[in-house]
Amino acid sequence: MTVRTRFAPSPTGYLHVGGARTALFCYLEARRHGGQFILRVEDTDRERSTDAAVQAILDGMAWLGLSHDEGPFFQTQRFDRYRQVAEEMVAAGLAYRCYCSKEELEAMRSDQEARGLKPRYNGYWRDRKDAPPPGVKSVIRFKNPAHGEVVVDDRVRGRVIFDNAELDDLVIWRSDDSPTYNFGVVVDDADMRISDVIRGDDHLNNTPRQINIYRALGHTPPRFAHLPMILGPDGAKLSKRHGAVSVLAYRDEGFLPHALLNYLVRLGWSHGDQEIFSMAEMTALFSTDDVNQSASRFDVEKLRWLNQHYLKTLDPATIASEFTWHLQQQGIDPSQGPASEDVIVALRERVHTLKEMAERARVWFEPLTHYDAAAVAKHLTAAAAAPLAAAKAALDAAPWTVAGIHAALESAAATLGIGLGKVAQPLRVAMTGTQVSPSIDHTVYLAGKREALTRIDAALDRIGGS
RNA sequence: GCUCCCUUCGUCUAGCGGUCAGGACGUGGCCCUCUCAAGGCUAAAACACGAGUUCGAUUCUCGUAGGGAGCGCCA
Repeated sequence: MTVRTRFAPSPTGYLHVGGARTALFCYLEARRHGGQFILRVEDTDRERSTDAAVQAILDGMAWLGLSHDEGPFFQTQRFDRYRQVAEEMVAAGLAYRCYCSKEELEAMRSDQEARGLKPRYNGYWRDRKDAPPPGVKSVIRFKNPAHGEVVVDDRVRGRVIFDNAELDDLVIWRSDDSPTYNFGVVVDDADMRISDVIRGDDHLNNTPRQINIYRALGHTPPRFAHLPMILGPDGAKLSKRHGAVSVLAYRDEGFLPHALLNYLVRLGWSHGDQEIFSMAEMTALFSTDDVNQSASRFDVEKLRWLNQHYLKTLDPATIASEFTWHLQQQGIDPSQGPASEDVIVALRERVHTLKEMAERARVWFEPLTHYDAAAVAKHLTAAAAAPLAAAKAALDAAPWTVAGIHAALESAAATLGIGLGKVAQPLRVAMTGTQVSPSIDHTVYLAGKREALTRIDAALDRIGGS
């Protein structure tokens, strides 16, 4: 049987990291087995679904590179199909019309809760042959089996058994003429021949109801795998309160899509002690058998470490375009300064995100106007004049490469009989106005020869003028 | 309240009856060093609790406690 998985978000908000991990696992499972990954938008709730959210989800998936083989399908475009199935079920006696008002259901619930029972529909219209009350719009309810149990052989939870007595007759068709979630998924998963349903474990309790519907419809249920939740750093449900939850927010914060993917794949899944996975490794190694059962917390620090790992190890050319995007986000014109690849090489061991990198890169793309007072006080002193002058002379004659600059500065220091640090620190302040920057050779190199010499003169002027 | 799920260092996890309970992030220390980093070495740090099964439980079973999910004409 070919493996077919689907990611089925409801477009009521952005693609968040929990959804992204579910999508990733579905994607990997399909790829691993040479099957298909299907994207389906569950927008039956017209009140809360928005086009903007649909677009945000599509954008998020695209940014992550989780490409689907079929879809996106939209449930709102399949209403005729759901209606047809629902009507057939009524005709076949598998479902029935219920005329209870919301007030009646409300009363039923509060009464049951008062008696310490689980609130459930009591089946009032299940076998009633009365004429329906006039003027009341009906819903259609599924005739859930009253007895017996439903066994879910979940691929990550193991065998979970539910008693049918705990389940009630759920609504499958609303009075406003639209299908409900638990009905739509079953019809779709059956029609789309989904072999493996991989989703968050908040759906585990829905599974027995869905299995009963599959059976009623004469279908064999798919295999299920319920993933543990991803919680916030404090162990509470992940929400905006925890900072970024939207996948695109991570892009804006300067994370590489693969770093996020690598981070997410290790939340709930592992392959021995391995932490770093290429997409090829993920697809080759992923298995629901290795998914664990306990919820995990989202730890940005580890994500940052992974992001830096990829910044350091990827070919600079492959991240150059994302980097220049971040420069532009910060109002920096990438065309006016050093080559992006050179900047990346100089900064990638010093930052964790592309956003930080862009912030730190500004000094080489714009004129130097601000000098940190403490840096000036400490390093642009009379004692720095000679080293700076020597550096200037040496640089003027040096081939403009990182190695050439390095050699020139070393010999300038040697000639003066001082350590490189005595030259580098004043020079660093001259180049950047601060005491912190990449190694001095890179720092000078990125400024460009003309600008580097100009900045030395400016520093010399400051020393002379003070 | 009822049903279901979960429980190894602060965090992510390995473990699938006998291990000095391993790795990673983070944290501390040392080394390296032109600043900051990166890197190397190193340290501290965990089996929620109680019964049972067993020669032997982190591992299997059952309780307890704690956490989570569901109980909608939301998905």
